[in-house]
Amino acid sequence: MADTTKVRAKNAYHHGDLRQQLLNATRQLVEEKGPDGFSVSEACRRAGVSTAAPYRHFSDKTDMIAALIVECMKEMTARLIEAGAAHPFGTIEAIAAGGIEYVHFAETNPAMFRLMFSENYGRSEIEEAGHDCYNSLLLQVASYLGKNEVDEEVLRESFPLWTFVHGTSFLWIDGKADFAKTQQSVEELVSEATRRLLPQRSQQ
Amino acid sequence: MADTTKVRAKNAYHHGDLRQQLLNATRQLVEEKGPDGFSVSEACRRAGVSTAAPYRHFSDKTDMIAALIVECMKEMTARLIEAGAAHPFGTIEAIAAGGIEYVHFAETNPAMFRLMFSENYGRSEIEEAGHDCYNSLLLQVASYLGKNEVDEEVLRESFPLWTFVHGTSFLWIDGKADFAKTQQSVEELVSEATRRLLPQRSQQ
DNA sequence: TGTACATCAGTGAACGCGCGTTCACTGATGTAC
DNA sequence: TGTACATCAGTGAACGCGCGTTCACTGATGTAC
Repeated sequence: MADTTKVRAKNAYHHGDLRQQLLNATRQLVEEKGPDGFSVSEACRRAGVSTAAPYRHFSDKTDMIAALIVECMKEMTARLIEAGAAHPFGTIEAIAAGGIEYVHFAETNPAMFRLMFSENYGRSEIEEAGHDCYNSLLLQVASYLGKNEVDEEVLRESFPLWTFVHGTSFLWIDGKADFAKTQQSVEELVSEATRRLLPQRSQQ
Repeated sequence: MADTTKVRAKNAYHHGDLRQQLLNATRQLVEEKGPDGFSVSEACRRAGVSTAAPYRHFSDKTDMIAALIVECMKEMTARLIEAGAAHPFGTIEAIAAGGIEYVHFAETNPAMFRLMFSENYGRSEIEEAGHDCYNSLLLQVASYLGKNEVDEEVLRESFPLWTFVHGTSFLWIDGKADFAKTQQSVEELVSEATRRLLPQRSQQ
């Protein structure tokens, strides 16, 4: 009994997890109210904490969003790598699977996806997280092209693939796919485009 | 003299152009401060008018942005058609030229471009303007495929092209092209992708 | 093990700010006779 | 052409609101002796 009370008190006061809880609340808020529907005050209300509390963990509002963006970027990277890993490394299937997962992430977190690509506030952490993410594609494409390093050709062949799934993501979450009356699924669309965009490989 | 004063007075009071001036001010504001940096108050300040004035022309803030989005959509459509018209109708060159112009529009009006594709507030006018725009591509692709109507195949072959230039636009205005270290120009990127994405045509 | 004290992570009240919108108003314009 | 009047398109003051941030504070925790 005494113990339980102690733990509760601990949780309520120095719960040590407020930073993460604020990020969670913010993320929830963003998804509910759109990329700009977020406010520090509302996030505090959701986390059950005074509006001054976040300033123990973040220097200001921008710092809070930036931290959230980095978190999502890392989550996305992990998902892309995992999706690609379901197929032999460096195959069209692996590359397409990453692209499909990219669109799925956007579908699942539309407002966060927009936020991630709206501004990076000049934050190097966000840029780094972005590079890590893109790198998962570059390595697959390098392997597909039979190279063991990322050279100019790898960069040139990879960018259109990114561009394509990025555009698909935005149009998809905008509801423009219905708009365009395409009957295809994301899977078909991305697989087919990946096949067409990549140069033929002489020998499988 | 008396005349000049009269004209000035007329301009200052019932100038009959306030609606357009407010849209211009808003557009300027959006480009300066980002898709959400816009406020009715600031637009009024720029147009040299009281904050109550807009309510003679728009029912509310949303109505104002929606009108602006429609205006930009139409401008974009005109530009795409014009760009395509520099080449024989229904050729890869015409299609690519439209795509390149799409990216150029985004480059020139990055914040408006984001706004145009962020939400349509359930406005049918915006959706219609969007359809008109997309239609300029559909007609070119139909012609490329040797058809005189927009059927399922035309839709299927067009959507990836839109997707691609849409993604290119976003990555470009995000500065992600430098990020991806591609040396290619928009022109090269879009032309090459258009060629790869479209099915080969048996006979020119 | 017990005590003193520094530090840490919250509270809650307050602030100034710019916003969207409303209101009663007023002066200019267009129209009917 | 002149006059009376309805309408139109503005003004400017005011409102309530939620926001981001600061402040002095307080209670819980960890540590040294």
